[in-house]
Amino acid sequence: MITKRSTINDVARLAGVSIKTVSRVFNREPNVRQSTRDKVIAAAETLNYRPNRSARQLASNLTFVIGMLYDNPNSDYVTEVQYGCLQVCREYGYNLLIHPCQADSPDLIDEIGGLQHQVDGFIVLQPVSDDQRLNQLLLENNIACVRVSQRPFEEFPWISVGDKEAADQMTEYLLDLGHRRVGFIIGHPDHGSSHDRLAGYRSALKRRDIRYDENLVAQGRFDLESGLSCARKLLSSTSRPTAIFASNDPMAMGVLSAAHEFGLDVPRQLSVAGFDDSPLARHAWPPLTTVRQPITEVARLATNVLMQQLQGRSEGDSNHRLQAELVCRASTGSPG
Amino acid sequence: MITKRSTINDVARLAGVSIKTVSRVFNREPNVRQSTRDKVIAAAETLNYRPNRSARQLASNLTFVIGMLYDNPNSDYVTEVQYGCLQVCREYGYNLLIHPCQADSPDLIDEIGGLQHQVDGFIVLQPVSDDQRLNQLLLENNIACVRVSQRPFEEFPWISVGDKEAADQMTEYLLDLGHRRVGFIIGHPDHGSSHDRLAGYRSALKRRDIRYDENLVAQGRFDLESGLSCARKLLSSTSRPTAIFASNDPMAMGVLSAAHEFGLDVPRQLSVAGFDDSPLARHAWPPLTTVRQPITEVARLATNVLMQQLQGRSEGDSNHRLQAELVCRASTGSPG
DNA sequence: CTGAAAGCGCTTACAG
DNA sequence: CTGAAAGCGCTTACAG
Repeated sequence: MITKRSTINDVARLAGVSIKTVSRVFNREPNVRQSTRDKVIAAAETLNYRPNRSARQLASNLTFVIGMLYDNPNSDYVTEVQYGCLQVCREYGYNLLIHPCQADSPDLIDEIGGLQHQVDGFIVLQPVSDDQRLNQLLLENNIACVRVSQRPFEEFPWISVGDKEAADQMTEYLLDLGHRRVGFIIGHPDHGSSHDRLAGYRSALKRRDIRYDENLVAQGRFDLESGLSCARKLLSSTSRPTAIFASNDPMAMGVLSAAHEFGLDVPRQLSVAGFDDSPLARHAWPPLTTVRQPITEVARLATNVLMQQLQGRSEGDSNHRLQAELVCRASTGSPG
Repeated sequence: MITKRSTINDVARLAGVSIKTVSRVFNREPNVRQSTRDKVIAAAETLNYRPNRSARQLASNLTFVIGMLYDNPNSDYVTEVQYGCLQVCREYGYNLLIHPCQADSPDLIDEIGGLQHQVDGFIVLQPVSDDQRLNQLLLENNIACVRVSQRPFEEFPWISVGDKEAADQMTEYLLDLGHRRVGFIIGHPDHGSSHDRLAGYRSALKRRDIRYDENLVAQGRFDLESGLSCARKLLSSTSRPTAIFASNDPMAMGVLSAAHEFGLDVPRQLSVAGFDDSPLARHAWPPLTTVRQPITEVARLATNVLMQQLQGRSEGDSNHRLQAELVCRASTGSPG
């Protein structure tokens, strides 16, 4: 049953035109008479013609594929970014090649260098987007890319999220509930977001004239286990916090576990807040107060910007900052 | 700084051989004298040569890409499968094209039909792998694929997991703890796994001479919300179960929520078990007793089988059944 | 063990 | 608005 696939020549012959005209129709180029266009389309349908990508790629020196570079492969964050990216890719007839990698790996550069001819451009997620060697490589080889990052790099388009503002709001919300000793767990030090979230925490305290107390702050690594150990440390101190704001949801889940260990009722004896609004947060008990990032929007935006770059239309601004929003659930309340 | 990419012709010229010889070296074909091979490799390194995929694809009629078809795009399951699949893809120099789709969508067939020339083969996950129209399409067009499914289809290679055995073991474990009224929440009816897990539950009951009681069984859909409403129903009955076994972890999380609502202590007043050992399970409070599926192994195996198909080596068995294992945590205990 | 020729199915640059 | 020619960088089939 394997019928040979029809080619541009078959269509041209059947429609009685040159292959160039068929090419024009399929690439939506102007300057084709409507009647000619119709003939071509009819012939293509009869033959069930689909352009051969490999041939198109070879001739045009384009791949019609974009690559997505990221670290943390098993996170909900990445899954959601993929999803949004894929939506836009399909609109443009592009495919997505996913490439998990380690930001600190010594052969990252070789690896990506080898990938550069397989894609037309990259979407680079944190923290890979903050790897300076990689950025340098992309710059020197003039590779199209959009960075999702909290920090700019040269003239590259980048998408960021207002992490600082959101962390500031969350801290203020906890203060408004009446908390005076608000603990904070910092995220992985390699992520720009970690610094921005800490900065938001500090700015809210400062505005409310509350002293920044190092004993209320612990350094985590974005995983549940680090959240658990940080919480144990904070809760063991003589003047324990009445609320703990963790820089992401998995760490906040760790705080919840620690609260159980210490026999503390959440939120009566300890309020807990996270960041990201991952599925975890909604499923926790009690459901987690957290910050919702517009992840799908970040992904769609990044992909759209890249597509416009690739089509030579860098019209409009290619830098965007999106805002996150508070999601208040049952894990936070007034102290005592 | 954009230096022109070197081609097979450049390498051939520098090495003083024909392009065919260069091609042989890069495709690891036999029958090349070692000294010739060395010359070619040296020349290629000097020029930093990398074969152009598009050209190779056009000439060989291969894409060196495999497609992954799946529904449930945002699940931990899919993320983990991607990960394992990617590992094997890299070993073979293949890329992965991910294609989420809806198993019941009317234009699924057109969609996949259009994709078939962009990949050399497919890995198809449940429940898409059980869509008969799709399987028929793959069969008729002689498209290479490996199905991850609980049911065979014609001669297609398939990978399955011993869901029934695992569900049987879990049920037996609960019975051994002393439970006599074990509730069960069925998964989404479109998944073969749902039926196998139910069958395992029933077989364990039967072996232990415990009557199958319809009032202890509810129909879920694999999401947390359905688990919650099923649990509410089961817990409202006059003779409520002392343990509930949900067909996956999100639904078990729903059962935990329901237990909180009903003021039931887990596991003292209600034991709860799930299935899949997703990250959720470990992070729940109390941590969930569940079944660990060898997901990464399933993915690696499926990809390896596909690669061997593509290389014409269908030697060895291309059907595999993997076993799952019980993971006992704090959410289960003896009744009362 | 090695090579010369043809061809994969498109697009690019040019001509009219 | 349309087309003839050349070429993209490889592999295939054949020859020696």
